[in-house]
Amino acid sequence: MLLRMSSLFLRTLRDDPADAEVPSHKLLVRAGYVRRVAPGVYSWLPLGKRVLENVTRVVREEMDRMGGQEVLFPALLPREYYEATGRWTEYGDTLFRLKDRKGADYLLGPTHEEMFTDMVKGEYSSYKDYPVTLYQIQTKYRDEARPRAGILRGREFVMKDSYSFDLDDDGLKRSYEQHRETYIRTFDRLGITYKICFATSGAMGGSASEEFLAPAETGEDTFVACHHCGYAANAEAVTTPAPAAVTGERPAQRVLDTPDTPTIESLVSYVNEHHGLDITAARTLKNIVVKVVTPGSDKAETLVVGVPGDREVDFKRLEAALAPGEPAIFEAEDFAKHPGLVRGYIGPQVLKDLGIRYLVDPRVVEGTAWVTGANERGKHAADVVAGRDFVPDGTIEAAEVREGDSCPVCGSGLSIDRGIEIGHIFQLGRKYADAAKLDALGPDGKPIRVTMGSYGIGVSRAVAVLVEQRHDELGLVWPREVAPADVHIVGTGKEDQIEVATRIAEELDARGVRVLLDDRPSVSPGVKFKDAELLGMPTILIVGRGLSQGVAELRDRVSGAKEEIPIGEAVERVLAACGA
RNA sequence: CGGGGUGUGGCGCAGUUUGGUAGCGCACCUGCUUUGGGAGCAGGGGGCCGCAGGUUCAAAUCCUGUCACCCCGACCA
Repeated sequence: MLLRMSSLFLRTLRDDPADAEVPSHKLLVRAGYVRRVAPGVYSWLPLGKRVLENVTRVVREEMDRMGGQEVLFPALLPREYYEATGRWTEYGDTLFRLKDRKGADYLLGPTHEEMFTDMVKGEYSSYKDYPVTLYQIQTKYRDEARPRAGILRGREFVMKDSYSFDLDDDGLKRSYEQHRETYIRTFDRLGITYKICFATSGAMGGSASEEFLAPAETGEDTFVACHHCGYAANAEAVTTPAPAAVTGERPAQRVLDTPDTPTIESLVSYVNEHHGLDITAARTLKNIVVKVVTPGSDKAETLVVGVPGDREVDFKRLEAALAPGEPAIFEAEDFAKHPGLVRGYIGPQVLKDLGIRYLVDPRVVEGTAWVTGANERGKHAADVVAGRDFVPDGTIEAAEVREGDSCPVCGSGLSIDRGIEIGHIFQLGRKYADAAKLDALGPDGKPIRVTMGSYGIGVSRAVAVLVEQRHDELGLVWPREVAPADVHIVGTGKEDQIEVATRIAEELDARGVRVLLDDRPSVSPGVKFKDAELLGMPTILIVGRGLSQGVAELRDRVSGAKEEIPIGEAVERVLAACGA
């Protein structure tokens, strides 16, 4: 392959685009890899298209190696498939909907569980046919509330999604493990660094679930990792180790006057100053009220969540914990309807009588004593003991996670980082098989309900993630496997230099090296160097002023190392650099 | 949906306060010079100033409305 920049459809930009915030967005646009067409919708130009194609190729090869079989569904789908599972309505505004000329409803597929399930149901009917794994690499459409960060989170994106169909739970587990191994191989080949994190399965239902998160400052997900035992989890899925129950006599609870202390800080300083206590916020029990709506029902349940006062409630964790229920903030008008709940002074002592469900942080174990609201304006209660003065209805993971929190496995301190979700594997179970009545006829003539796994890789997102993880101040830096070319050969200025550069390029091309050749006439060397750095090929060969002394310059884009080499050895040296 | 901001050649921006008929850098075209770090000189092409209405002799600029987009939070590969 030999791409000549004299004719390559490419224009690099000197300035960052004004609407770009994250490095991948800025650089991919500046380097002429992508162009924006609409919010969250991008075109791929020749170099970008090659990277996307390379990522796709790696994903496909690894899926095939695993034994997955590739299919392709339409992106344009009729409503009926999504009616059966209720997602036509459940998916909400995120679904791109459209009508055909007859007024029939269609959608642009955001994901294809229904299609895969239906296809298998249509073709297979015997237990002898299973297990089977199908996948596709498809353009998906989600009308995100807020697309952002360029390619990282678009409304149109390329995703590999696969589904395993098994007859029993052990089979599903095997399929899941196979995918896990395949994802490890895939991301290793792509050169993406990642962390496999326990995850919540969210709205999809199902049980075991892990996310492949690529650590990046610009990531939208927060995950914790334990450097002692290797535990890693999405912040939403982190479990809090419960301390041992406290036994022994505790003084009876007592009510304290605490005028004008609606916040935890004001409460702590007031009781320490005026009531002779010596507590920190961690000894207070903060109770927040939410209303929870379960999809399909329009009635909202009032729920109180208790967390140690030194921690905020993490709304994402709360949502994950309550899924599929959807929590909403308890507004002033809601408080008006519940006179028993005194805003700022809520305590759990009365919730049972009010008939309100009460869930607490796992740290609130039996026997622990708390300073909490007394359900009366300006009053708090001290020595309120869990299990004695109130009995929670259960625990909930809603408190924020902090750097240094205890690892649920080994107890060491956890670290916290940001990451980008590039892959998600999970055991779906029988939700979609149930909806589609997907059965296999067993050896005994009885139907067996099939169990499914669902697995995704963000293919176009992986391109952006590679940039997030590997760029430098000069521009893009591609790993060889996905780079648009192995080597960027720069012929500076003078005709004979370009001529020699071209000859070397042609020879490398003949020997199977993918070459990008800067043979543009009358473009100054500075511009060519800047472009070579911006475009990010892993190896750069410069045929320039050294030519008269018979030398060229070989550069490594990653390390920045430069070396003068005899021009006669250029071909072999590039081949060696490319690992050929 | 809540908050903040911006709409002016392909890209990045100034001009708007105080109305006078549109400018700068990059990119592009022509010529000459230059050729190892985003070259120089000269000449040139390209803009319904987001859209609609209004005020005015005159609107990018003032008024009203509207649309779009971007950024920060709630959702996801």
